[in-house]
Amino acid sequence: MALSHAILVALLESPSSGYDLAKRFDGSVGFFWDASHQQIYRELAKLEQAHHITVETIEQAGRPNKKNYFITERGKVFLTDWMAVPSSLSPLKDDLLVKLFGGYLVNPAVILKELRHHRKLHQTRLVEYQAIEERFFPDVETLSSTAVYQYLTLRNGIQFEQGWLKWCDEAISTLQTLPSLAIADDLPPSC
Amino acid sequence: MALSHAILVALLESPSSGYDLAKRFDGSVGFFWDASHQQIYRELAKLEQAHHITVETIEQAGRPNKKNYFITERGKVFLTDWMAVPSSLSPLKDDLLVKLFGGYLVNPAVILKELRHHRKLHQTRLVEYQAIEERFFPDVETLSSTAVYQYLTLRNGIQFEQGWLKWCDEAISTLQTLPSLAIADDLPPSC
DNA sequence: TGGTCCATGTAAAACGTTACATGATTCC
DNA sequence: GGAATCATGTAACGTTTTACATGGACCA
Repeated sequence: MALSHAILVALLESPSSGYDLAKRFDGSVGFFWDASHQQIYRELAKLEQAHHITVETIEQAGRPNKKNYFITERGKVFLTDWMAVPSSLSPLKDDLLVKLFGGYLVNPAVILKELRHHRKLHQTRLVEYQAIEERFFPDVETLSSTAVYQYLTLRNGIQFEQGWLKWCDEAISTLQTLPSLAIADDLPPSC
Repeated sequence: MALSHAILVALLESPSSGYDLAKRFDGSVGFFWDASHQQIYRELAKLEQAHHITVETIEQAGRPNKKNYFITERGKVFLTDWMAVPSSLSPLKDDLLVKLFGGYLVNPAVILKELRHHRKLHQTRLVEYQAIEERFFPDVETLSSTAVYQYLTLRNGIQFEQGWLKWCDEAISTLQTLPSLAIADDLPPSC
């Protein structure tokens, strides 16, 4: 249901081709909604049928023509209506937590390795977010009303990643103090 | 792919029927992996075919028989192998952030209402988590090695909800200081 | 007598993933 | 000369969601 909304919100920010959207879903919008190019093309076709978007074909020399999509008034109404309907909490699906929940099945070193790996991934993403913050939102006081909203989604990402880092540290140090680990931590990860 | 893993991890904790699993996926395991009863029944059939689980039918008087599922040695190996393969970050899909990203389309009061609503939902869940913490993990020093892992998943939930609350507060107070809100905040939510 | 709980499932539709396909251009 | 980028898509398959279906037990 909500891929359509994510696409419309992206087109609201700026008209794009399917190809451009796919790239934007790989950063920015993609930080809170993920979608592949195949999904995007399929959904664009549907949105056009529903008159939520229109196309403008851009002829290009030496490369495939571009279909540039725009949100219509009808699309905006559709979005506006949706925004007024309360959403429930988004369900989580997290592999790492499934692993952890049954972590006693394997040597603690296996789980520790995975935790350290995830800590690094979250750290990298946090740095990425902070770079965006510095580059695009250096002066919070003077943000346009459009920018405020996008800034707040970024702040959510930063908060989220900081929380992960904090938790990873807690989990790592807790697992390290497990008595069985005095030996196990030195074993190769496959054990 | 990973619904099977989530079910196996749940069965590892304790053998259950499909019905019981569905209930467990509504709390505990469900806090980090969500699944409906239809998915669970279908996946159980597959897992049985793959010999990752076995059934034991319990005859019951006056109510439908129960199929109690157990994880097999093979199922444990399957889980163990999976735990050693690094996972990537779980992709997010969050309606609220999509709404926020395009929030400038509607009156700020609409978004503020949604933020306050979400703040309440997160607050409720945090309280729920903290109740579990107090009841089942009162003494962190003396946890069994099984319990440590489940405690850490709970701690993740607590961390996560606290992060959301903090961010909601930040977002609400940022939106409240928008100049347009001096008037807009008093309008009915449908505006 | 009406609703919720127990306990299992089927069927169709929507959504998501993986693989395949094309073809020129630009970069190394 | 090979890889990546631009730009679009199709096809097959797998997963998830939504709705439907059954039927007794128990509670208010």
